[in-house]
Amino acid sequence: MGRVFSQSERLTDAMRSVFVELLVHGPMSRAEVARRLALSPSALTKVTKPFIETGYLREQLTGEGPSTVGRPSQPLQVDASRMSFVGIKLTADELYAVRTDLAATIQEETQRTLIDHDIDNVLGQIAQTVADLTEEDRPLSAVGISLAGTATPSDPVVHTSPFLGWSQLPLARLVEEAVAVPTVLDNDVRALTAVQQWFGEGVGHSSFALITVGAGIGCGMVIGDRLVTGRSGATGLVGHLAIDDRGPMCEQGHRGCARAYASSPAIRRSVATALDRPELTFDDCLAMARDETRDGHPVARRVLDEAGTALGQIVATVANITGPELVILSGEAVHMYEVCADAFQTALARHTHWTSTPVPVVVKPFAFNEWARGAAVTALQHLLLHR
Amino acid sequence: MGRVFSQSERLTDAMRSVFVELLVHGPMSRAEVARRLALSPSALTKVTKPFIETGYLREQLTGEGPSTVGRPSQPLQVDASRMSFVGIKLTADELYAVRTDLAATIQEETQRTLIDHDIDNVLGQIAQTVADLTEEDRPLSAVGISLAGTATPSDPVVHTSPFLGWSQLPLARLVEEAVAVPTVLDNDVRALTAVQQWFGEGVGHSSFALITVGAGIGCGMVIGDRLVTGRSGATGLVGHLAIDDRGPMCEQGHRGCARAYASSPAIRRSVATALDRPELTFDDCLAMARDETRDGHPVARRVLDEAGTALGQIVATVANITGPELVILSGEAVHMYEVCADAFQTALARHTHWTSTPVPVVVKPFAFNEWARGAAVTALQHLLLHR
DNA sequence: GTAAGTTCGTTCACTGTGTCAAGTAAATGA
DNA sequence: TCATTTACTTGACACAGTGAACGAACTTAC
Repeated sequence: MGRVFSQSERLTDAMRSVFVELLVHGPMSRAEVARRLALSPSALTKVTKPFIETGYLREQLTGEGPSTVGRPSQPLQVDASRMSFVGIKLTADELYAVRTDLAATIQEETQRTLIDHDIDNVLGQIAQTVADLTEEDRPLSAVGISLAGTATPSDPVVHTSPFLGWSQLPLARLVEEAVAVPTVLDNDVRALTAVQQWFGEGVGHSSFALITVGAGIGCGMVIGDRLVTGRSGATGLVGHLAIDDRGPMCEQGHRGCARAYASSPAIRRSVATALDRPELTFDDCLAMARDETRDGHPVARRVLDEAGTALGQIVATVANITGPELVILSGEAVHMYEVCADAFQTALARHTHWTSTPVPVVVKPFAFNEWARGAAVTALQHLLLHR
Repeated sequence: MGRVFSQSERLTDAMRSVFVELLVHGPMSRAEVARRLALSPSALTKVTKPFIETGYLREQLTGEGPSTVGRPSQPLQVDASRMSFVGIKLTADELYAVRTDLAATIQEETQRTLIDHDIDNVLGQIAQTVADLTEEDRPLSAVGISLAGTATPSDPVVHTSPFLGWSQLPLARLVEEAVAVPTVLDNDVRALTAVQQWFGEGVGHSSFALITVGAGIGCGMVIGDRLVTGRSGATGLVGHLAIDDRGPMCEQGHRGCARAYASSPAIRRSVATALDRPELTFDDCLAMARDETRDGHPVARRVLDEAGTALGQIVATVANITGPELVILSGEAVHMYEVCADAFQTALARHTHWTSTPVPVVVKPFAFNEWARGAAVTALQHLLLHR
């Protein structure tokens, strides 16, 4: 009992892939799994047995499915409650955390304001958060931490974090020592991409790109069923893509830079400045652009059209270069999409290479705890794939 | 004898990976291969034996290497002459072909002008070319065909070829029937990328991008040791990347388009038009820009600076998005690099995301038969990996 | 209501790939 | 000379996954 995922017992390739297949592609009969993974039926009996004995897999009550010929199948389902993960997203001044089960469903969440950026204090706050989220009788399987920057699970060191003021900090190891649970560190956008890959819109696609809009613009990619991790963790750096050379300017002094057009602070600033109304919020701007009575306020309308155009060009550029099956649009500010959909689609079509059809785009609503959930999924993936 | 690569005997994973390791990473001792592939030493004795017996691997005379402690190693080398491949590159009016050995060394080459685009005639010319290149006593192992477009080895159909006027043509199957040798079809840029991956600058890198300049601008990518094949074969479409919105125009009506700045016909046209000298060739333009006596002809100088700037921006964009370890610059017109290196490097640095360092760039001189060689390597890779 | 057909899942003997442990080979260095 | 180091080989063995035969549980045809 309980020895299947213990560190002593090593999973075979077949066991791992069968379990992941069932976790990601929902309840499925042994026969179905065997077909999808090109395994023999007998292998499935053998491989699933220990999982069922230890409770990680359960045989579903035979569903009242559409009756077919032959013996009805016996769907297998992962018991998501058998494991818990904590995911933590670090920002400059906050710490967002969630506890999820094996299916990445959020069970509990917290938030904490960082006292300061002193490492020991942050470690203390992380340890406290993990302790608070851990249930009495159910030990954590792994902890995931995500932040902006170039960390990767294989090089779990914060090399330089401008906003936290750290450099060369082996954060994963320090947290692991503090909480005594295996800990994985990864870039925040890549963590979000992992969520989409296993539990979101990316399921069933061997390649897709995730574009996030919010305080900045991010991009994560899955190519050939694998999450892309570039040279020293640097991938998807679309935030400063040159849209034109006359537009608004970003903090780095780039004229017509993507984030100067399409990030939520830039949008807010453009409208507020043009109207000399510094109190306007981002959502105010969206409301003004949406305003039906006069076809939208002209300033907000223009700014959002330009934002949509920039986003469309970003998506087209990423799609032209990497050729994903799908692009997922998400992030704290995705709800701006409905206000600039026309401009977006026009720009997407315009910048898509003429020999291709525009890539399918899915808009994925964003909840504020998705970042932390991403960290949890990173931990989960790491545990299931690399242990 | 000779049964190792016969279609009846299937290679095990270990055999395949050992053979490819030795082919790609040069002569190596068994012990070294074992370490690199995480296999046991005994596995290497066992796996190597049939290859040596059949002559695909040879034990090298113990090299006079720097003497070390312990028993000297016995380097193993692939006998490249044991297999032959024919690679064919199709363009609108020519057919370029080479025969290579297992190490992708060109043994013989031909060129043929296409009579017309009638499929039977083209098939006839291909069959004749293959027959001409085949040696009496050494049968071909595979034939590779490459052309511009969206074909891939897994979907070996020419869906639409604007310049050849074909659509939905199962070219690989037809050629295979005509020449009675396994045939692989792939996109031309991806084929070139395959050459770099196994026999060029990409060796030893798990990710890199290849940017080609010539009649157009192409881009092939290896990510996580795998050649990227996008949605229906469409990847690396950087030719129409928007550089600015005021520059020269391409055939698709894009202002400031990458190929309107940096393709060799566009460069030639810009200089020729500005000077009203239609007879100027591309190489004339390079010579004028290089002209030491007056720091280069001002028109040619300016056009090439702008071309270099565009190229730098393309490379930076690709690198920002996919994060390759290396970028290889090649194509029929790469020799223009030396004339615009400064502008290129400036633009590369300028457009590289500020959190990264510019990606290392290698310039790879190009011979006209590299395209056909690429086709041969595609066939070779397919034979070794997917059989 | 029975038989035939179909698909799902299990059992058990077996194949075959790669490992482990032990031993041999060939050099250096003291 | 002998210890030490590294390379390679050999043969017994472990064990993951397969194949074939079989039992289970349903639908459909007559």
